[in-house]
Amino acid sequence: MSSDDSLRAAARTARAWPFEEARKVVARAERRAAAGESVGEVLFETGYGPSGLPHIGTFGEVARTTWVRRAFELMSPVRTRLISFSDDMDGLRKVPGNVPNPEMLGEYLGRPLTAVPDPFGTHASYGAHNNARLRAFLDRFGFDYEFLSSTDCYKSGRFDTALLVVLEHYETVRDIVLPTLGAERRATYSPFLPISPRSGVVLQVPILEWNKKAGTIVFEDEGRKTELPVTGGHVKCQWKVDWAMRWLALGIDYEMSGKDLISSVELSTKITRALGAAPPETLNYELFLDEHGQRISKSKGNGLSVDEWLTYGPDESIALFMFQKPRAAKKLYFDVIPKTVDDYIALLEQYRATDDAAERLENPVFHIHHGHPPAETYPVSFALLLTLVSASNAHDRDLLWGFIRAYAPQANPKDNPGLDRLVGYALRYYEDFVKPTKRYRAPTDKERAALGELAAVLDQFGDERDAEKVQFEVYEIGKRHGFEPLRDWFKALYEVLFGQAQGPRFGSFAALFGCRETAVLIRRALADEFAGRA
RNA sequence: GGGCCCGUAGCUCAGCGGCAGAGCAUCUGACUUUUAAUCAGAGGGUCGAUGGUUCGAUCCCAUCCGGGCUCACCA
Repeated sequence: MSSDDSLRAAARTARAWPFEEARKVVARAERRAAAGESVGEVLFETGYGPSGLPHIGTFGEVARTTWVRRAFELMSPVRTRLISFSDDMDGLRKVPGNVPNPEMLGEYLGRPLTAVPDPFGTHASYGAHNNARLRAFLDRFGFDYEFLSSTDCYKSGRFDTALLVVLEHYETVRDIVLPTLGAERRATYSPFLPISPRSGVVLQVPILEWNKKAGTIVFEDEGRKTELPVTGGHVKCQWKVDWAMRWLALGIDYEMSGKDLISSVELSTKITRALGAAPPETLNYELFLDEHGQRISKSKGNGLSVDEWLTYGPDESIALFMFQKPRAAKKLYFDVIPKTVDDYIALLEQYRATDDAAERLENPVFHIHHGHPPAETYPVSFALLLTLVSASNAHDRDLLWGFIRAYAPQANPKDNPGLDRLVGYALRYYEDFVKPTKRYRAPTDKERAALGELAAVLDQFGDERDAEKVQFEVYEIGKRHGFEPLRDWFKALYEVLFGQAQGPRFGSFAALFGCRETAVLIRRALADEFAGRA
């Protein structure tokens, strides 16, 4: 049996959630085939609302859907595609707080996002602008997807057939949705939202007539009875119907969504069945919470953004976070980054420790790297790097690597590129979290004398790299100047030179940092270059 | 009110049929001249409660109790 065959065999019984999901899709494809359809491909969809920018949830949804897609490909020879669908014909409901030209946007309320000028002035419309941001975001991670614009689909006629099917089932669809609405909305509800030929606004108005033969609807617009074809982009579907219509038109086999959309999924599923189609397989994932258990929302600015995560941890770590337990509410805040990075490292090692295909398929790193986890090793953990960087005052790559070699002599940036990247993240952590807490103080006269002598001795050492030799002299100078207890001498070194009450073993630091360089550092402190500085 | 998730060591969580685990925190020791780091070790749990299934339940099922989120306007 080839390794491919054994992978396929193992995939059929694998328990990792992407396989559980993929089996649902396999079963759906089999049902389609049994019904006489020729199943040439299977379609995965992720949705995007372009009234906002892509965020960590967008990343999670596309990443997770991709894992299901890859799992499916291990079980089935059927081709797959991932559609990233932008609901850009949706009306602009309110002016977002974080864009230029808000007063201009205010004049376009209610218009389709693709009919609103781009407040940034870089694209044909606000919708197009945000679509571009979405694509750049997805491309940044190398996702394989096919972008689809709702506006394009409507206007090009791609949705026409499905729109006529909705019209054909107008009453049924309406009656499915009506009971779920409040009294007020019920009065004006229509599965179709016409776009006013006069104002360009997506209208939420009662539909007076629907003509199945003509393929049109009639409604009142600015006091005049108006008739429009449901096809060709003149009319948009109300969103839950829109979702169902889209599933039908595109033939979507799988789509996941957040748990806030559970009732929408149920409704869209019913509508799809009413339209005579089989709804896709779905999964509800949990929303993310901040460290206090509150839902993350961009307006509140709580939790972590993708950019924030990627400032302190690599792509693999955020991917791992998304992989783990999609159905459990997870707290997403700074402290989870180091833990997730180290979990990733541990899983990578576990992966390499086994040849067993079945075992490997259960490992998140298999999915994160689409079946090809890297071969590299991480001789020290990220947690250790973070502690090291703050305890050792290692503020550049070479110095930090020097300390790393004290723990893992064989480690180096060339053979451990992943670790070298972690070094970069650790240094950024130092800059952002350690450095701001530093409080340098001026040395006392007694300390000045001792420091001056230490600088002179270090100059004599020159290129000395023996940490113990240096440490011995540091100790001798402390004794000679009558520090009692001696720890006060070391404490003074840290407070004056590093702005911290604690630090690395001083001899080790000087040996790595360079004795001459350390002497320079001391002289700068003696010249009061640091004191008082934060 | 409907739905969903979670109650496991002081904290954050993993485990999800076969002798209760990790990280952090705590304590002890080592690195024979500071501290931090590092290393070795220790303590610490009726696995929310009650029933059921099973030779066996933290795990599966039912009920209950707690905590939280979400939908009930729009997408």
